[in-house]
Amino acid sequence: MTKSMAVVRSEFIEKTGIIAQNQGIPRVAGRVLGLLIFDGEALSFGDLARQLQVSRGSISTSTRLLEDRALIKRLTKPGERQDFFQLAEHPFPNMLEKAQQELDRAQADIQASVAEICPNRPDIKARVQDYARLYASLSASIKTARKSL
Amino acid sequence: MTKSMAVVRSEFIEKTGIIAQNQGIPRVAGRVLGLLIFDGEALSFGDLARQLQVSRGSISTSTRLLEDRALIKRLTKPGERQDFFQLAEHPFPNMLEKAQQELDRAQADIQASVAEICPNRPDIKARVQDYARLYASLSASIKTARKSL
DNA sequence: AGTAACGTTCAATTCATTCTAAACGATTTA
DNA sequence: TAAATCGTTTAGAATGAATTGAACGTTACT
Repeated sequence: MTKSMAVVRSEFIEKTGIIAQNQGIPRVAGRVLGLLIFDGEALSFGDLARQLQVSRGSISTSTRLLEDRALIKRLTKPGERQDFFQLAEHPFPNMLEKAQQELDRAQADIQASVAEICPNRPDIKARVQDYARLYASLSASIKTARKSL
Repeated sequence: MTKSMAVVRSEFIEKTGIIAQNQGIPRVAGRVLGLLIFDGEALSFGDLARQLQVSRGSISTSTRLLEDRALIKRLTKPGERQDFFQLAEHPFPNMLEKAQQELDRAQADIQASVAEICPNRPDIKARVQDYARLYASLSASIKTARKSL
């Protein structure tokens, strides 16, 4: 038994909501993204609220969040009062860029601590430095992944 | 004016708490990890509770979480009733392993959707497949980072 | 002008998670 | 044997984030 397209679509959208949530992004934002990935075409503000069954307030904050991260694009159509939204051109590299920034910030925070550890405790310094290196490596590897997309 | 070691230590521990929280790990667990990174030596269960000023319950759940992820090791000392904890040997690669597993799960979830999309909608399939590829790339690049530590 | 529809904002609510504190069984010490 | 200490568990409180819903200013129709 093969699922109907509608069911596959709905389940996919829910998955993207959960995944987003696991990454610290509001669930509704993830669902908006999933909907736009699946449908491809531009959808109106009202459509998003209707299809996802959430308040217009949620759509407003979610779309702004996704816009900020360059994952979606806001469009206006002549003769149309509503805003429209569709996937950005290269959404996934943009996602990684944001993740990388957060790692860089963590790395910088730890590095600041490293600099403050007095030199006659080289063992402490080494361990904290290793911890900083973790985030540096992660950031670097994400940069690599970004290019491969 | 250079900060005292005690202040540097305390600030570092708070930073690790915040960073952990940003990654979806409870703050106390992050602080336990930070304390063990900084001090290096094995600390007793009671010491952790006392120094971090949190309940024993929190220490219990935090240490178990960190143990599960192979970031710390539980030790028992002959003639000592308390459990002791210290950093695992290669804590940071282990951290990445866990992160990678989560990415793999996300990738698998999305891939399952891809498989269910009917073939006469190749455009949809392609977009969702691209999304799955994002997590595949990330996982692969983290695997690389893991080796570099 | 007046009405309607739009997107945004913000206070209030809901929801999930984290943490505490007390109770518990197990083990050690007196 | 009694009392103390250990780590765990759990119910409940505290905290923090996400979502709603109403109010708002703006713009477009009639």
